[in-house]
This record gives sequence, structure tokens and C-alpha cells, in this order.
Amino acid sequence: MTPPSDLARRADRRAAILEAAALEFAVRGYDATRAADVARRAGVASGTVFYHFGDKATLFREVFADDLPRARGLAEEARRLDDPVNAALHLVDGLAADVLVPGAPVLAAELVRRVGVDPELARVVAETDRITRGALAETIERGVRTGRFDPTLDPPTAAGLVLAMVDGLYLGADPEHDLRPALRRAVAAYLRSPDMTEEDDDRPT
Amino acid sequence: MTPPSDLARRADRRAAILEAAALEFAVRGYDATRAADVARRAGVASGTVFYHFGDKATLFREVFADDLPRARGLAEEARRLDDPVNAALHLVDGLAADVLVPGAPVLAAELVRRVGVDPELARVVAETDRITRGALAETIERGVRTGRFDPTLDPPTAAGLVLAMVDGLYLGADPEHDLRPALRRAVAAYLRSPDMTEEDDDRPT
DNA sequence: GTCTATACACCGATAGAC
DNA sequence: GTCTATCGGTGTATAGAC
Repeated sequence: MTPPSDLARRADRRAAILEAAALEFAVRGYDATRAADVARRAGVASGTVFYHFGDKATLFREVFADDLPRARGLAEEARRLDDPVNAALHLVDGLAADVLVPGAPVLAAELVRRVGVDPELARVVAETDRITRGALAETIERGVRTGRFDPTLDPPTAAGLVLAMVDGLYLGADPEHDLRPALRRAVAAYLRSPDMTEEDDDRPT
Repeated sequence: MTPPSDLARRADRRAAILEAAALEFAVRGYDATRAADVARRAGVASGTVFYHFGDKATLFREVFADDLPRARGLAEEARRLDDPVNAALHLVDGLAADVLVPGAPVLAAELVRRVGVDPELARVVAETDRITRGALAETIERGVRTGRFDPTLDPPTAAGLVLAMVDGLYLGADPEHDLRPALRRAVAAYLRSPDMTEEDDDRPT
């Protein structure tokens, strides 16, 4: 259980600020979110935010800190799935997991913009992208080789397109209509070998 | 030719400011772009920017002023194409026309964010979206009815997914790799009736 | 570690000369 | 119509008390 109080308290504070920051960034965007807003929502003073994170840019980066390990895990899982169709759809499901969380469109949009401004953030995002893109391209290549996918597909290009589809879902994200089932279907149709007319590619999440 | 000098000069100035604004917004984003930046690039004084556009929010909105008429024109063209496949791909081509212009990702991201902040902008974007989405859904419905498309497709949902794909292309936009050909292929594969194994859907831009 | 209070920089928008 | 000059509002980050 490790020493309870102080270390845990510190982590709690950090986590509270981080959660508040994610929420505020997601509704107001980066610039419009003031440190005071985050502090109020987290129930701390504005100075405390800076004590823990140094500056606002770092706070924003930390909101996305989990993405990289998550991407690694997802890539690993995909590699373990024998069927390329299942593997590709598993990647898509994992990447699109958060599309319906409120504020996702704004948060995604802000991420795109901040990447052009914050080189450290760009580095992390590029690495995450490299892993995801690699896993997807690898999966597609596997499908092409085994005849399950359209042999005229260029795996890196196809991977790029599938990733773009997922990104697009984040932008439009309407909580009323979950487009993820349609996305699965479209991805499957795009990748599938043209001569496999009938094939069941449904799979429970 | 209409009276040359003053009226034309005014329009030129406006256009110059608008072009400068689009460029600046596309690289720095909305908040980080100062009126002075736009003014400098346009070769005018900062006060002149406010004289022509009133405030920064209006300036940003005006950058997208062309989108609505463009959407109307595109929808009209699609309606005139008999073949649903050609019509759908024509819409996709038109919507994705600007993916490769430098700064497109940031501009697209900023648009998403500003829509949540500027109700007037939201109104215009919603109207543009309504037109595009309607034309696409209508086209898909036509394709389903005539047996060219997958009969299990729900036209509004499918339209939403196709629009999301296009949006996704704007986000990732890498000038090195034009994903639009892959997009055309994916859209065609997604919509196409599963029992039409062999079909030529290529068409010059 | 966390708070309060504030210094300092910055930028949108305006006023008024030309 | 366009410029120069400036003001007011705002928000990051820090300094120092507790």
C-alpha cells in the first residue's frame, strides 16, 4: 500500500487538475481556457496549477500523455489476432473508442493546432502515430499477402486512409448518431478482396 | 467595366486583407493571429483591418464566406449527373478539393472550434452542411433505389460517414501523399452493391 | 504544497489626424 | 479610407506568506 497520505494526496491533486483541464480544453479550446478556469473546476488555487505543471502548454500535453502507451498496447493486441480483418477492425475500434466523449471534436481540433506550435507535443504525437500507422500497415500487408484483402492495395496508403477516416469521426462526432458501426463496415469494404462477395466480418466489441 | 478606381481599390484592399487573414489563420490559428500580423502581410495598417471588417471574428467568418455558394453549386452539379456513382464521387471530389492547400489542417481545426464559440459562424456552417449532406444522402438514396448501391445502406448515415471521411482527409493532409484517389476508392467500395463484383468507377477529375 | 496578490506583457479595438 | 498612437481589459506566471 505504500505510505498513504502525502504522496497519494499529491497524485490526487495532479489527477484532479488534469481531469479539470481536459474538460475545460474540450469545451473552450486551448487559448480561451484560463488557468483560473482549470483551477476553479479542480478546486485549487490558480498558483497550484503552475506549481504542478509549470506552464499551460505542459498541462495540455499531459492531457494526452496516456495516448502513447495506449497505442502501444493496441498495436500489440492487433499483432496477436490471427485474422487480418479482425486485427484491422480491432485497431479501428480502439482508435475510435473515444469519439463519443463530450467535447471530443474540439479537443481533437485543438490537438491538431497545438502540434504545429508545440514541438514537444509534436514529437509525442508523431511517435504515437508512427506506432498506430505501422501496426495498421502491417496488418493490411498481412491481409494482402494472405489473399484476404484487395491485392492492389498499397498498405501504407491504405493505412493512412483508414486513420484519416477515424480522425474524421472525431471531428463530426454527434452523440445522437454513432457512426462507428458504419465505419467498421466501410473499412471492411475498402480492404476486402473484391472477389470475396460473401463474408461475415462482424465481431462483438 | 463599371467605374474603375475607387470602388475597385476598396475591393482590392478587402481581398488583400482577406487573403492575408486566411494565410495567417492557417498557420497560427485564430487566437494566435494578431490583427497586426494580418495587416502587415496585407500591406496595410492594423486600423484598416478593423475599418473593413469590424472585428476579428467577422474577419474569420468572411474567410469562409465562399463555402456556401460553392456547396450549392456542387449539389446542383451532382443532381444533374445521372449515374449515382459518378454523382457521389463528384461530391467527394468537390468537397475534398482543398485538402492539399498548405495550412488546410489548422484552418479546418480552427473552424471546428470557432463554430462552438461564434453562433453566426455556426449558422453558416450548419447551412452549408445541410446542403452537402442532403445532396449526398439524396444521391445515395438514388443509388440504393436503382440497385447500384448496397440496399442495406441507410442513406443519411452513409452520407454522414462519407462526410466524416472527407473531413478526416483535411486533418491529416500530408502534401507528399495525396489520399484523394484512395478516398474515391474507399467511398466506391463502401457504397457499391456487394453483388457487383466487377465495375469500372474511375473517372477523370 | 498551497494560497493570495500582483507584476508585467500583450493585443483588440478606438480616436483622431491627414 | 487609411494611418498613427494609445487605452483598457485580460491572463500568464511569479513572489512570498502560511
